Amino acid sequence: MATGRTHRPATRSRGIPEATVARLPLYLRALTALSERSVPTVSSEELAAAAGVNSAKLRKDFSYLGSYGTRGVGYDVEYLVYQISRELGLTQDWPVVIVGIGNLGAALANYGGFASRGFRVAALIDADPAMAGKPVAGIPVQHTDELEKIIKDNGVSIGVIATPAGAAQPVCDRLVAAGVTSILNFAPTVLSVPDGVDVRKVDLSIELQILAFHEQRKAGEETAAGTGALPAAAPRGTAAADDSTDQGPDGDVPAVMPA
Amino acid sequence: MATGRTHRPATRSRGIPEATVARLPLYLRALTALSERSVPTVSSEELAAAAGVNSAKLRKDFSYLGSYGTRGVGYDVEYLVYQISRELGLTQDWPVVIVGIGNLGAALANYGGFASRGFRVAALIDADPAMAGKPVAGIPVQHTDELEKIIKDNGVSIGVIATPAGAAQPVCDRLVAAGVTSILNFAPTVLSVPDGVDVRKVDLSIELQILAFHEQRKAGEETAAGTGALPAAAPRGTAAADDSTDQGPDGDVPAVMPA
DNA sequence: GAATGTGAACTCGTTCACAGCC
DNA sequence: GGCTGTGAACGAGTTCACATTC
Repeated sequence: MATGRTHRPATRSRGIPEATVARLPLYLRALTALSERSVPTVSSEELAAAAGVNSAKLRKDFSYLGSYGTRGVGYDVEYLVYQISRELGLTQDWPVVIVGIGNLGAALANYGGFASRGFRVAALIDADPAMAGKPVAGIPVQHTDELEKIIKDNGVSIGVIATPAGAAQPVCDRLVAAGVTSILNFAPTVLSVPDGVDVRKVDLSIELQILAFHEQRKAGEETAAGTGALPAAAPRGTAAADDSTDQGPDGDVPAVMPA
Repeated sequence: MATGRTHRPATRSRGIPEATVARLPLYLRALTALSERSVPTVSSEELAAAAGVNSAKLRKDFSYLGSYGTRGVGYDVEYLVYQISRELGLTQDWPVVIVGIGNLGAALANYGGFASRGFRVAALIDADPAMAGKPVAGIPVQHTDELEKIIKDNGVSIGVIATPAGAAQPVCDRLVAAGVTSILNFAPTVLSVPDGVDVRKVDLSIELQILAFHEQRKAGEETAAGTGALPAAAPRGTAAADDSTDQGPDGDVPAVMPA
């Protein structure tokens, strides 16, 4: 997905593959759980199972970070938690703003997984004046007018967009203009941003559509399947399928589009 | 010298690459927008721009579906909308249940992107008896006890899990036992499912962590941990942890523990 | 002339298998 | 003996570039 033109030689610094980066949070979560149970060490095999990947991949991933394991023994849980956290930048505190406090925005504001990992919801922003001042997840909602000031006062570099599709691009533009350089977009629309700004998107309906595709496949080889017709017919056979891409949680991230 | 685990004869001719499947919904959305504006045809170039991919990739993707374009002209919008919808299985009606009607579950229930694409929320299910009967998005919440009955009566094959992490696996097991074969998991946990069941996961905090990784990288690139010369992007907490060295923290691990 | 469709080259990611160390 | 770390083989996905068709 070429980030713009030939700007950066890409792999310049210590290039950790993007696929590996996307799995680090997964490992971190599994490790955190082990840490809470005071497990001192894990083998790649055990940790891989807990994270839902295979062990060769995990070892390869860790090898990009350095040699943090001990042969014959495994990995020290606490140490690895720290190393991965540091690599991901979670030893810092990241102030985040959420724009668009509808159902989804509120869900995000309440989501515990943020605070526990170095993210701090610095502000909630909504365009509806009626929302202003109302507390959501204990944080008073502020009006969009304040957006630029909030970003600057709090040194916010990460913004979350949970607005309706139509509002997303303008909001995005304002966030970027105010200094935000990373955006997590929940609105079902393609955002365009200048070079140097990262966008990740999460699209709820896309995920369902991908499931539907596979579900349809499973439902049997309905050859014709033509124009219309086909009454939804509860497909619940045990079509044990051949098409196993491994099992379980495929290491597939919901699409990235750095721009 | 067989490699050992040859499951199936390479790729079936019908096999559409997973990466392509993941982009079809993107194309579909762009096409739907064009369709609403009554645009009759698009070139791969235009459509690619609207979907946020490059045109070579788009053409390659479409080539897996068949030859639906016209050289020298482009693609017929309506026709392509139909073909992609059919390929994704969206010409059918997919009843879906959402389990866990907290903030997120409610957001999902209200999300318009589902209904508009062949997904119908057949039921909302929650473990809290106090929720039972309360309407969310116009649909009365039902108690978990009813889960199996609901799945069977409605022929549901796709389930959405929006419960807390601890409840996810048991709910998953029940869904699968009742006949669900595709699961969209929002709970921050790895689900294990039998062969033949697809799981996709959406993890909000993982996405943020990936952004943090890149954000940290940007900050280290510009200034060498200098005088906070960054635009507005200077995160809190002093950039002590630059990735220049990976010296062992020998004992004092700055635990980044969740609450 | 214009734009699709696609082999071929290339890049990225995964898996294998085993050397190296505890 | 057990487990990590990693080069090498393999496979998936992307990009190139051009023959092909309208």
